[in-house]
Amino acid sequence: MTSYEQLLQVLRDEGHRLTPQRLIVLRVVAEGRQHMGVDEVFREAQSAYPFMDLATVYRTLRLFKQVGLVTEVAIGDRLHYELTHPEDRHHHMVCRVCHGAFNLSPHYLEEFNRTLVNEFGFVPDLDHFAITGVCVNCRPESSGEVGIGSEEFTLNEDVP
Amino acid sequence: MTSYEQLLQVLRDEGHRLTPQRLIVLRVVAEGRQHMGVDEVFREAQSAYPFMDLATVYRTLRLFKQVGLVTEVAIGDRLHYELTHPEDRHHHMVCRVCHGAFNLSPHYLEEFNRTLVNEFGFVPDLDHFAITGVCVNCRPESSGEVGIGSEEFTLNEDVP
DNA sequence: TTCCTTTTTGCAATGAGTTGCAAATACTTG
DNA sequence: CAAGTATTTGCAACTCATTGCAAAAAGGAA
Repeated sequence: MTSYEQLLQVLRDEGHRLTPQRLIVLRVVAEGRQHMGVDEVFREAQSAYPFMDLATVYRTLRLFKQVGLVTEVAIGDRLHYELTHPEDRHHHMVCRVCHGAFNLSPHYLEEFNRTLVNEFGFVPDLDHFAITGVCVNCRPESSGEVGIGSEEFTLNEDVP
Repeated sequence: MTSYEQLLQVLRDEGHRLTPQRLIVLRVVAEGRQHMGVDEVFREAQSAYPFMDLATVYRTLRLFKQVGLVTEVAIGDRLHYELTHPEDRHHHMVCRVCHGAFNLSPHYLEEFNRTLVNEFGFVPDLDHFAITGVCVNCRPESSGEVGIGSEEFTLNEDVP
C-alpha cells in the first residue's frame, strides 16, 4: 500500500466518499510544494479535471483539514495548505513584510502550551498555530545570524 | 483635557483630520464594551450619524489600529476592536466552541517572545496576538478549577 | 473669511471564502 | 448488476472586508 493509498484509506475510514475531485485535490496537494494557495491548488486541479469548481476545492481542503490530511496556514490573509507529515510537525512564523514563512519546531511551544492548560484549562489549537511578525531579513537593524531550528522558504506566488 | 480629547490629540498629532465620522467611531468604541464587532460599531455609529458608511467604519478602525488607539482581535473569523488601554495590555485566548474570549497577561508570552527574537531574529507581533483553542467550560472532561490571571467575557452578539 | 491643496468619504465594484439548493453520483444492499 | 439513499458537486447568491474613483470636506495660508 503506497503512502497515497494510505491517505485515501483515512478518508474511507471516516466514511467520506472518494470522488474524482477529492482524489485530484489530494494528489495536487501531495505532490505540490509547501503552503499551496487555494487558487494554485485550483489551477492545478482544474488542469487535471476541467470541471473542477472552486467551491469544491475549498470544501475539499476544509474536509482534508478536518480529517488531518492537510494543515492550513494563514499567510498574509490567504489560506494555504500543505500535506500533513506527522513525523515533521511544525508551526509557522510568517513575516508581515516579505510574506515568507519559517518553520518553527513544536518544542518552542511546549511550555507555553503546558502553561495555558495548567493555569487556565485552555487547550490551544497549536496544530494551526502561526505567528506573524518581522523576520530577520526584513528587520532594518538586522545583523544576520540566525540560530538553528528555523527553515525558511519563500512563497513563489504573488501575495499582495 | 479629558481622556477622550487625549485620544483626539493622537490623531491630530499624526496629521489625521478630525471628521465627524472619526469622532463618532472613536466615541462608539470608547464607550462600547470590549471586542466590538465591526457591524456592531457600524450600527451604533449609524444611529448617531445616519450617513455613516460601512467602508468608512472599516477604514476608520484600520486607521485607529495603525495609530494604536484601538486593538484588533480576530474572533471566530471576524474582526473585533477594543479601545487600547496602555496600562492593561493583554492578549487573547479565543474559544473555538463558545467564541468566548479570555484575556491573557503579556507575562505568559514574554519568554516565548525572547526565544523567537534570540534564536531566530524573528520579532513577533504580540500586540495582535490571539490564540484559538477550547476553553475550560467547553471541554468535555472539564473539572472546573481555573487559575488566576484569566478574565472571561462572552460575546453578546451572534457569531456563527 | 475665502481659496487652495490634500485627505477623506460614499458608492460601486472587487476579492476571498462560504452556503443553499437542485441535480448528479458514490457507495450500500439485495 | 440494478435500485435506493445519503453524500457531494456545481452553480449562483451571499458575507465580510478591501479598493478605485469622483465628489465632498478638513485644515492651512492669504
